[in-house]
Amino acid sequence: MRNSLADVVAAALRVLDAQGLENCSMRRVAAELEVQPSALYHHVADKQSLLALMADEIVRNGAVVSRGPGPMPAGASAIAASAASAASAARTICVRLRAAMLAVRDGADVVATAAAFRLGASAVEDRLAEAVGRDGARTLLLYTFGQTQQTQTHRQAAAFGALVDPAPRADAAQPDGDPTDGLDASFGRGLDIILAGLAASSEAEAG
Amino acid sequence: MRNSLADVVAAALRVLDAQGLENCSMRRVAAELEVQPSALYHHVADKQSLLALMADEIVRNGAVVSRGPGPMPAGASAIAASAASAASAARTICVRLRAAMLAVRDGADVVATAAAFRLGASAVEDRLAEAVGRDGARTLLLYTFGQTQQTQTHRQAAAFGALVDPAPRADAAQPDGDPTDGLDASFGRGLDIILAGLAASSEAEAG
DNA sequence: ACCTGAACACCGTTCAAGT
DNA sequence: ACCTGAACACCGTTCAAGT
Repeated sequence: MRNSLADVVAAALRVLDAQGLENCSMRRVAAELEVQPSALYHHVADKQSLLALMADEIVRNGAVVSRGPGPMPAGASAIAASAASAASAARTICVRLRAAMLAVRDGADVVATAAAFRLGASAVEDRLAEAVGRDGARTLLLYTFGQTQQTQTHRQAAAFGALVDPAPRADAAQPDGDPTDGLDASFGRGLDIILAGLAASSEAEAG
Repeated sequence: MRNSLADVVAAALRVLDAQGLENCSMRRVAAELEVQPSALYHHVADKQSLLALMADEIVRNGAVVSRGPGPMPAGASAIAASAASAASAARTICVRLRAAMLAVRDGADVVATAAAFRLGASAVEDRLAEAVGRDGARTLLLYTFGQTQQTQTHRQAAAFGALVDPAPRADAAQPDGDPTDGLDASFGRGLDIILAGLAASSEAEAG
């Protein structure tokens, strides 16, 4: 036995992190394993399947799916208190998911693209739905994907800019409204907006 | 004079709509214009620039940027009424943007990717920000992109499935929780959640 | 079960040269 | 200003064949 599927996924993630999604070709992954490109097709049906496996691994490394305090209490008692704890559970999941995606180069793109084919069937969405319902889970997840892709793109552009122009002037720090990593804070505020909306909806429902 | 930049962008959009993003290569766009691939580089620096121009065109076709009733009143009077109209203005923009992206094959991918490089500098975001502020605009936009990509991916998968298995059984209509175009309704509910959150935040601010 | 070697039908981009 | 022709360094995927 030479390489396992797990070896292939691990090699692919190494290539992704080192070279970026654009350069994460089947041929390069094969080279990373010191194997012919055609050998990969013994482990994986096509490139898309490999990307899906990579996405799973990225999310799993974030431990986003690790169990919390168990399923939410289903009874109607103490709605306010349990709503607050549901919101904070949901918040934690989103923050962790974002961190996991940011941890590997182009991670947000990989996860968001792979997730598109299976939303409604992911463990993360299930855990979120326990806390805030199906619509809330979807809204939070889509926002988290989008904002994280955004953040990652900006960071890479900034890193590239730093290479291109390694002498930034002090007075040009924030050219147009957006501090370079206002994006982290902005994520939190967006999350708060959505969670506030969810709270408002469920209050309305509970009358 | 043979082809203009506008001709190139138009041809690219024809190819995109007919063949999808995956097959929208420089070489195919050139073929659509009956020109050598290298000719495109007279009009456009590289493929990415062309995609950005295509994204602009897609959004513009949705008339998302057409002016509304003018900038919001800045005074603090009649907050409740103007907040409601701001929310409905924002809602309209998001719904139109979504429709514009859905109108061309893979439109959401093209727009979302191009937008990633310029968020904070787009006309759509500016118009949204007038209605609901910077954080609200970003949150709405990211959600709209994500949800629309989702919708488009599912539709294409469904269309493909229909080709593969053209005899769907009546009792298999909704295999797992999600009606095929619950996605349209789901979009509206997510929007409502975010708008409710924005209303809650601005009430809190206004004391 | 896992891999090689060779091939097929593609890519984006550059560059000298034409009109 | 706009285009051709040829080239360079790549792609994903298939398939017969080896061990």
